[in-house]
Amino acid sequence: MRRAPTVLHLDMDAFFAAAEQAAKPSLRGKAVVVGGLGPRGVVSTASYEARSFGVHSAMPTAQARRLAPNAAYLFPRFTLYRSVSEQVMELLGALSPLVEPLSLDEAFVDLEAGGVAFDAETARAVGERLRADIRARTGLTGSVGLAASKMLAKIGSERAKPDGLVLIEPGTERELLAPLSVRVLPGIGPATGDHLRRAGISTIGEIAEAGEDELVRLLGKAHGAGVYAMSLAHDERPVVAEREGKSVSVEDTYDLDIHDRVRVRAEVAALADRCVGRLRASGRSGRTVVLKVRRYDFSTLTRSETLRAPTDDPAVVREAAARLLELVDTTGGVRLLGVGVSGLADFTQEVLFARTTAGEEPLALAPEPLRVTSPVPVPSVPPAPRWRPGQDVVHKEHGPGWVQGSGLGRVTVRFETPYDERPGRVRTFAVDDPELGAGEPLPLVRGTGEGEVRPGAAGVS
DNA sequence: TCTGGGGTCCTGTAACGT
DNA sequence: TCTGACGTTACAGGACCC
Repeated sequence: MRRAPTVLHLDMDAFFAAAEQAAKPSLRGKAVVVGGLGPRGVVSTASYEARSFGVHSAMPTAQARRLAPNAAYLFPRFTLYRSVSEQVMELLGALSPLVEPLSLDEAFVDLEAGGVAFDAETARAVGERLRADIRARTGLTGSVGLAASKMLAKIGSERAKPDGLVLIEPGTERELLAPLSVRVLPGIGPATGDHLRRAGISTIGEIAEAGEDELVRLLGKAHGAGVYAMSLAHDERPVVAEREGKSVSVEDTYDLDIHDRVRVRAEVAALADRCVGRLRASGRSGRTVVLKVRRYDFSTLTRSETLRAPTDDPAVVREAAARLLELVDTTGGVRLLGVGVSGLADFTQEVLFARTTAGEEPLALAPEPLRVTSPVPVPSVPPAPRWRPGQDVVHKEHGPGWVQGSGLGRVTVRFETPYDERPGRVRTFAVDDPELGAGEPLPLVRGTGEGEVRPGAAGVS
């Protein structure tokens, strides 16, 4: 273990919801819930105002609506979150070459490797300046944890929330951990938490007292030893930059269970195509195709097939997924279907073609039984609703705004931008109003977007 | 009330090669 | 040829994370 608190964990506060509040002045200080809005949606992020009603991440949206009927319910806008995330990661990159992003809104930074901090004082100063920079650059707040290890830095940022900084002094770790719930430790979720509780262990101190042998007996070798080490604040995991993805998958939960086998096949084919689209976009190919089926009763099963060679051919993945589907019984209905590819390799089909067209042998990598591709039934994809709550729009006359709601052939738009001090005006249009079109997210802070053209920028007058 | 979507890692079992 | 030890893969499921 290092002796100085030079691992930094950054966690943006209520990230998606805070970004929406920054983008939409009328929502500032209000309960905002971002997530799936369909009958089977769940909450991704709730603003702190919404949390005061008991709404939290992973809660079914239907339940959230009962708790906070007057909150704003918005679809996630990942393009916006990604661009804000890039700005934040850029600030982290300026601190150290060792930055490990965990998600769009969270990352570890090794401050020692960056040479920017070597003791508690300097680390704290770096953390506070980072928080100020993030606020200036993005308009959002983030919480920082500083400690001698990843686990403790993360616990620190959790305790710092919202909009704070907590530094855990080396030497104080064990007494800090002892009274905390076992659920605080990474890797202890609901199932393991219950398991330990039934064994009479509910705090981290009790894990430490129980001893390693007991933990291994309860949780198995790898998990038990890991959890025991964590309870003693032993965490040597290094901050690791750029980890390559190991799988790519796509899944859909349907508003209503699908019973029609023909429709199930069509959906699986469409998912396979989407999955390959993402695979290709990442410039990779994969060898194992996985089909996931969640049935009407929420029982989930997966079937997989490993090909002779990696592929990024949509027909090959589609056919493998179709074969796998024939192994599963879907009578009773399915609520979710998914298709994934793992065993990723770093080359694409294009590279192979390039070699063959250059006159070389195709490396015996011809993808699996290249049978004649049976025509894929055209998937009966229900037309996506044109206007989704939260979506950016532009009106020829009124300018940029966002969809508040739609229905009965009408769409209600609020015209405001992140730079307005006050809520904007609301207007209602026919859903097919020709003056109204989809818009792009605006940077939350003027002039900080990465190269996108902003209204009023050069040349537009 | 009824449970998303994108992942990672671990475990137990079976199959297979040496 | 049979048996066993052992390592590696493939596969299915489950826990966990954000």
